[in-house]
Amino acid sequence: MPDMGRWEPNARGRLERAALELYIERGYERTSVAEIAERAGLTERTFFRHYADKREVLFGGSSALQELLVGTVARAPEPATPMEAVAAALEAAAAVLQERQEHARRRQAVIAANAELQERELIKLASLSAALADALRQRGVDDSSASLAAEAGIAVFKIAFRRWTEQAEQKDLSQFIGESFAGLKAVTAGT
Amino acid sequence: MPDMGRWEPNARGRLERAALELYIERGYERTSVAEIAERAGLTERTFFRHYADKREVLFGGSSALQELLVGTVARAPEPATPMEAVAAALEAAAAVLQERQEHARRRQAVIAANAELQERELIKLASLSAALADALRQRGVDDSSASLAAEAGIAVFKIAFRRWTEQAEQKDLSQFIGESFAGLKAVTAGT
DNA sequence: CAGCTGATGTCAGCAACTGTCATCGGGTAC
DNA sequence: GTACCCGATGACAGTTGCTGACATCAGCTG
Repeated sequence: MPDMGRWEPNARGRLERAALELYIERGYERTSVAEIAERAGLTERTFFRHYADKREVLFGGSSALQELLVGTVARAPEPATPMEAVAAALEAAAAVLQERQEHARRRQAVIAANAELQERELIKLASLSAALADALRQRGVDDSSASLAAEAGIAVFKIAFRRWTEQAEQKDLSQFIGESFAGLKAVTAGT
Repeated sequence: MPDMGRWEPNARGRLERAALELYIERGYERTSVAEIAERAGLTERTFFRHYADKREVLFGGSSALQELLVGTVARAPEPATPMEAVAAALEAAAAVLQERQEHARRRQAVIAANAELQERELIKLASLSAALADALRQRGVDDSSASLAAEAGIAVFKIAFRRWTEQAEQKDLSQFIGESFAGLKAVTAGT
């Protein structure tokens, strides 16, 4: 791809695509930022203007996901319990992810192969949890319940998402989330 | 501390102590590995022989904690439910941490001030969760329940631990864990 | 006392990331 | 239409985390 020109549009999109391709082709560790930038028709310095580090380029969508979760909790009907509001938010996220399933699988395979990327994913999930808890408090839920419902919801999501990406069949993420919620309820009931 | 000599004992202990001191004094980011090594009477290269990276030096005790959790789950009485086994494990961990409370507080303040360290802590907690789930499966718990009980337990621990380190009074970590378990049960019940 | 072994020191080097300044393209004012 | 302005990019030097390769040293073993 010679000479993309300095002002080609969608620099971020090109960087994200180039990075995912290279991480799949040669692995995360054996890919240098200079290579990503080159494939995107940009320089290394410009990469770091768009993304704080080499990991972040795989998580461009996480802020949108966070907004979706927070918005769904905020707009949950009044009588909903904290866990119901969280469940609704996860269902909304599941619907979005269900679309780009193949992209999600590829991306997850890259993350599963590298510890640094797993760390970044975990802190993104922690950020989602914190945002969910905030949204719940906004609804008048007490501090402790808000944190617990948010953490429990994210735990459910983690497990459901893993099963979804690892499955051979074609069950919906939404189903896995439902099953995991039921499992959590069962496991916490008899304590 | 001039000329510690090449063969002073307890190199790891000296490195951990020096690192924590410097992270407190000047912050994690403004501390170089060379400085840590110097204060410990060693070289930078030797630091990296003991710890994989600059973060890991703060997490030397995590493998012992993991063994404690796994061992407690394994030795839990036969009729214990998954969550009861997990709760017993967390209580055992709490007893250990309750001892070095001041050290835990200092350490946590450093971690709270830096995102890289938070990432590392999160992956350590994820590792604890995976180990707990394994120990539960060893007891015959089904896959899904094992993962869910482990994740829920770690979520409870995270929240209890945070409250414990932030409190002004002197309530025991064990109490916070009990309260958080009760809160989780309440929040998951009415879904 | 000679040799072996494991821990440490020394040195060179790569890649991630940052600060600084120059440069360019596209829009705006007049 | 020309001059100007501004945000995005390039160019380049520098720091630091981290690694590989080889030398060196203390203590043990025979």
